[in-house]
Amino acid sequence: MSSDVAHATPKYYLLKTELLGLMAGLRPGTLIPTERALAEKYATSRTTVRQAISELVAEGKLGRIQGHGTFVAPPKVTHVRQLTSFSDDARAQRLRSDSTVLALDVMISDAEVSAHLGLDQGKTVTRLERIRLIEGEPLAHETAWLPGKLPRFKSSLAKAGSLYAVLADVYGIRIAEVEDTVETALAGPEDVRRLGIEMGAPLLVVHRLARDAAGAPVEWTRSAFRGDRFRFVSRVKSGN
Amino acid sequence: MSSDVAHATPKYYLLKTELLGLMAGLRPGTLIPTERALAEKYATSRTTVRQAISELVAEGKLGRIQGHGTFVAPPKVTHVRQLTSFSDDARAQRLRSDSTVLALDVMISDAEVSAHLGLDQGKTVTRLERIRLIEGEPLAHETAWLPGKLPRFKSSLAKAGSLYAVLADVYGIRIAEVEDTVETALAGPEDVRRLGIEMGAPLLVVHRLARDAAGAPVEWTRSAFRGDRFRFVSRVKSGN
DNA sequence: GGTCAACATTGGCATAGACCAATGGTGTTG
DNA sequence: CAACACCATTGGTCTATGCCAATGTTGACC
Repeated sequence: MSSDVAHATPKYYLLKTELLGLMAGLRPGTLIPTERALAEKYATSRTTVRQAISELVAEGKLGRIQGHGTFVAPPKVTHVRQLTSFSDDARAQRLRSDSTVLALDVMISDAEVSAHLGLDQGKTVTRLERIRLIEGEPLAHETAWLPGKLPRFKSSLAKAGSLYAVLADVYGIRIAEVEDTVETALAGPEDVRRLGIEMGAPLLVVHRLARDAAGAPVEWTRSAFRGDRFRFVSRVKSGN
Repeated sequence: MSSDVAHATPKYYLLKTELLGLMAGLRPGTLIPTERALAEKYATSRTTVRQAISELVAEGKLGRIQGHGTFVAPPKVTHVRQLTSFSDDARAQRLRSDSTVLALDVMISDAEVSAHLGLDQGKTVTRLERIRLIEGEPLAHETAWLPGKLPRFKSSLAKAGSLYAVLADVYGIRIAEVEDTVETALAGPEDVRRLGIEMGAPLLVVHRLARDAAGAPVEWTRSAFRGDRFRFVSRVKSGN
């Protein structure tokens, strides 16, 4: 059942298994031999070594820094996502969360944002673009669009920290339902710059549409999570 | 803000953009030029062309068949996942779903399965391993473990088709809550064989734990979905 | 007319080598 | 002793090339 598979298994994949064995028992952060050293040790080319290492990096099992070396990666962070906000979710798991605001402005909605928020194109929307950090590490790039212009939004957000807390406490908007769409994507130059990952790294791209009790769209968000460091959990109970 | 990015953008990434332009307007299935032809046209090496194409394949924008060529891929399938079963979800979207049973047996639970189902190790569990098809196309490999041994399970499943329908109608077990864990992974030789995808293709690996109204684990499932063809949607209403 | 063998085409894997870019250490210098 | 220039090391990108494996077509043969 598996011998014909073994026959067809390419060399770089065998090397991947070899490296996993080599990594076993090493603590996260430990440097493994250089690409050139591995190529010589396993009598192969650096190209083949790099293909093996690249996949292990994409899987979150190795990390690498140009000029420094390749090292065993820390385990994935599991993030429980419910009706709540990023910061609440993190706090519930005793994880230190933080966020950097890249942009907070009022703009005219484009076709995509309009469609999701159920607005006519050209309406005013508030945009909030942030980097999400867990334990000090950049984990996601997130852009949220909210219908209309929210008075004193910036100062409220600065004080409360959490978007959902501001919506509830300052504007009386309560999220009653969310719809998350999850898909895979590969990191481009923008993602590389913002998240400090490498080109082509797998991402979990989540689009969230949140509605209030009346079913009116309250928020539409695009989040790009690092697929190599992140695990997404959602709980659903009966009654939906 | 973006000029320094452009400066650092590697050639294979520029080529990716170039290919996206070339693909625009082409119908799914249309062959694009061969790797060797593209290498010559854009005055680069085949290696670089392959790196660009490989990422587009991983993103689900291109597909390729050895000995045949590289073609524009069909759009992703959106799959809504709720408390319901795979077949119910698909039917709700007017998609033709099907599944192939690879294994259906009774076995002794290992450490991992025991832990998730809340059993002592070495207990009897029923295993159901299937390939899930949408519109005739393999979309996921799925293995479900259920506690104990279910009488007349095979014939019931053959008749009903849906696992959840069998649980409800034959055994009176109603799923009250599910917890899904989503993460990215890369396809290995097994996945390649079972799903007809290529080595290193991104996967969405979902672990689902389903419980009944009393909170007792009813089913633990590992599903590997093709990340290039699949989009995962979950809806959550308030009250959770 | 159908069957099968041979062959050209196309993607898949791997090699060897070159140069660039980031990092970190070394040693000089103020 | 601190700051800085230099340099070796290491990963990042790219080239050029060869052979293998799957596919599909062509043409010989029955």
